[in-house]
Amino acid sequence: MNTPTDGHRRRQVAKREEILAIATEVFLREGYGRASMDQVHVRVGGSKRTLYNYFPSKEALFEAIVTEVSDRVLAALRPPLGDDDLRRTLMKMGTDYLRVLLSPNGLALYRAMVSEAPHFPELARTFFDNGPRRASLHLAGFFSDQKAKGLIEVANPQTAAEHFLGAVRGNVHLEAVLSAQQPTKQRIKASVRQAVETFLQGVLVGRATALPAP
Amino acid sequence: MNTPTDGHRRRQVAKREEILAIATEVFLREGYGRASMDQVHVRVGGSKRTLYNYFPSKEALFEAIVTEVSDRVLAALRPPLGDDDLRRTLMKMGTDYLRVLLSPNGLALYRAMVSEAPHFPELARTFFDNGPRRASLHLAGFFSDQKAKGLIEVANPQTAAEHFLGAVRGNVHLEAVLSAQQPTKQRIKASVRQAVETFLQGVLVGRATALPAP
DNA sequence: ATGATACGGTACGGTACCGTACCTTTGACA
DNA sequence: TGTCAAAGGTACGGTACCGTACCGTATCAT
Repeated sequence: MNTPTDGHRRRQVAKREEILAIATEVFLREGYGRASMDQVHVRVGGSKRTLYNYFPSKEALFEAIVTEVSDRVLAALRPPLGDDDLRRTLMKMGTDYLRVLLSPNGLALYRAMVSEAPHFPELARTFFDNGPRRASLHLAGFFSDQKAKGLIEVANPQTAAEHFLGAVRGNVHLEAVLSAQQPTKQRIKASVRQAVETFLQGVLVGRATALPAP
Repeated sequence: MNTPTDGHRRRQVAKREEILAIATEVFLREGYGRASMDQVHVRVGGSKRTLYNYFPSKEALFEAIVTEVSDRVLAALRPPLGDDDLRRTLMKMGTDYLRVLLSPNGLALYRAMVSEAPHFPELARTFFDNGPRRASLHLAGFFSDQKAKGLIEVANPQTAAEHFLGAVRGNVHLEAVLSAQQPTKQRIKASVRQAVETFLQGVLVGRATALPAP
């Protein structure tokens, strides 16, 4: 026969995953420019030709890494929102969102994408669509439901979702990206809590402080 | 005498500024890794030794570029806030903030800093302090005044400022950074307007829709 | 005018890196 | 057990880049 056998296929899949795992570590730690195929090759072991058999170029390897990590990491950006309690839902959404963004892979992926966006435009597009855009769309759907039920009042649920998530990112994410210093859990929780309160009630005095009667 | 004369100094200052201007263009367009001293040298003209006379290394040149551009670009992040009208002040602050962040140099500087933060930690710190941190401190001062006057109600003015600016960045900044596609002015204005309204009044129904009586 | 200093132009040392070539070894399948 | 594709091991071509060296020239103070 000419087609590879099952044993071959299994080995190939395993090898590919091994290469991808090691390359992911290298590329996310060093960034695309500073990461080298030689470094990946040394840490993988074996032949350089084998490496190039699985991934025909450095760019292709990087693209495979980004799509794989995007799928894995950003999937956590859409937790189930089956709850009708606004505060609880927003707190959960906000903390989950920050947990993903502030995770080592989340930060490294963000850095890599921001760095290489001009050179990998379609990849950056995919990242944006699968990451921030999906998260805001997800939350926007929830807002639309709440609006239909007359519980909230927003001009544009999609924009409102982007603003809430933007507020949650705030300086916390910025600082983590720039200083590689993880903020404390207390700060995260306090920040999200205040973001939720401000988002729900605003800052102007003289507004209602409780949910309207049903 | 042993000290250089005024003529020398003037020429040196001019030469230094010329190198810095060209190098800024190259480094912000290509990023630190892809930018090369040879490219800068060719575009500046003259000798390579002269280039290294003014800036002893590629890193030193990059640091000079970042500090200079930071000072110049991020100075616009603190417009005078002499106004007591909350809506007007927030609209101005938000649009000014986005204008700076979305400017070509603003985007390029952000990309460069996010990319190189792990390798230039003290530079990233300076950028953060002179940029986002200063902007939020500036706005936080305004909020503190408003709070003292009893016009707004916030748990923490500093956090509130970070949240407002984070909401203003929202997906607009993210998309611009990742897609290099400028959002329309309509979208910017609409986004800032809704961010201001949400920040002031929240999204819950049943709150006051007008400023409280003086 | 003259000496000192900076500059222009260019070549080069040393290194790192991407991707390929070549040969040997392994291991799965018939 | 024989066969053959895949993998290991290593060297290399070609290129790019940082920083230095060398040498002649121009500019400026004295």
